[in-house]
Amino acid sequence: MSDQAYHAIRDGMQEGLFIPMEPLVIRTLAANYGISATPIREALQRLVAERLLTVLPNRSIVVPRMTQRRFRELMPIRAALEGMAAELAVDKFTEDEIAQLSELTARVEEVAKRHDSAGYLTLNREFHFTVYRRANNPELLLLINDLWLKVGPVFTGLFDDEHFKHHANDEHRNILAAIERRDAEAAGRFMRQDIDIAAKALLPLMPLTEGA
Amino acid sequence: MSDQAYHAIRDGMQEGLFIPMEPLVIRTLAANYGISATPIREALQRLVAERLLTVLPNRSIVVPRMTQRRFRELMPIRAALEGMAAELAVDKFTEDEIAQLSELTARVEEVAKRHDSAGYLTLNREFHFTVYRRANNPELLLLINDLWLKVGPVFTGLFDDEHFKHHANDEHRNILAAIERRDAEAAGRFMRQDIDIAAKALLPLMPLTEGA
DNA sequence: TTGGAGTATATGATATATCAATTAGCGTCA
DNA sequence: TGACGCTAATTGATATATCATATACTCCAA
Repeated sequence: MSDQAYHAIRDGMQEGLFIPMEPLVIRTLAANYGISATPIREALQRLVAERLLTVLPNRSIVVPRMTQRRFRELMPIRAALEGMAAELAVDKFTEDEIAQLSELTARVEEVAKRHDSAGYLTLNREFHFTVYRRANNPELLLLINDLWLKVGPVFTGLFDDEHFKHHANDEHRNILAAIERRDAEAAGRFMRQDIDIAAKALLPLMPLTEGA
Repeated sequence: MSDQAYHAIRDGMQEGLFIPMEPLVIRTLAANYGISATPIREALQRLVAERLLTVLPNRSIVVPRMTQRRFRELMPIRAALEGMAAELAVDKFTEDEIAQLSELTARVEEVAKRHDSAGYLTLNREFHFTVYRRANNPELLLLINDLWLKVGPVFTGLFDDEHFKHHANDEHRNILAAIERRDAEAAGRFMRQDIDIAAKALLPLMPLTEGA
């Protein structure tokens, strides 16, 4: 029950169903999901523990609005961890898996050309996590997933950026090529570049700090 | 209430009060702490969400035994994040703060010479977090703290290693010196070395995997 | 008009009862 | 002796009631 509530609320957050900084009211959510307050409360507390939700001083629980300040804190972390995952993954890809990644990259190219934002987000995530999974470090994968849950909701703005929309698959191609030639250093570098470029596209969409 | 339970249980874990893989029974803990089951359950769920506790298939909640496998997954993460924190911190230390870090390093030296394991663990943590805090990236600090909570219980074995006990403060001195001469690259490198050396001392103390 | 006091209402936190699932213990049989 | 079935006890999960805290609203005085 509380697992179901957890996943429903978390997925709703990723889809932007909850307005940042507006309280999530336990009794309302319980009524909406047709269960008692207890598993709702537990699901919310769990999301708070994961730092996906924030408790305000008046005890209300909100989806935190992503700020440039916080985003700038998270980016070097992502670059470090996801860059490292790409490096670790390179030698672990089989030829079959590389072929699959190549096919996936081509699909990303298609949705990117069409400026299909939703399709891009889905396949972008699939591309990245295919690489990170191959690093074969479950703890690292969990951490990276945590980070994506935190920044995920702002990704929807990627195609608002003129530069990004025309270069949305460039780094993926570079990462793929580095993996093909087993160049771990380059794979890590292009992964970090991908994160950096996306960050530049996204930052203007956010308030500077929480007061803004 | 549930905050108090949370901190009591979490601190108890760091002190080794709970036997790895033995169930934490909600009703028993509630009786011990003199409160009802609800905040205990919430505290446990919170610690599960933070991956400090594990839910087994039979629904019981346990302190996971640290294994070499998991530890080896966590170490490169720590090296990447804590190394980066050290690099970021270097230019941010004031002269006063460097003097204080130098004094702290001298205190670590004293407890290390005496092979005072408990004293060392306290001051070692203080040394590390003084540096990481100075990186001025709250998200990074939270993540590093998460990692320390996960590996913290096995640190108690550091002085079991003959090599480590005689070199326990070497890297701290190197890190301090790098900070003094504002050499970010070296600070990061010595921080990673510190983590690597400690890992080598600790790994033999753990079972290989969960079944062992 | 603004600020303060008092009351009602809403909301989070906790206690308790009950339900759901798992384990322990016992007896029987091959 | 080991496996199976049954029942009782234990333990986690959920519902509901109640308590504690915060907010909204109204009224009155300066």
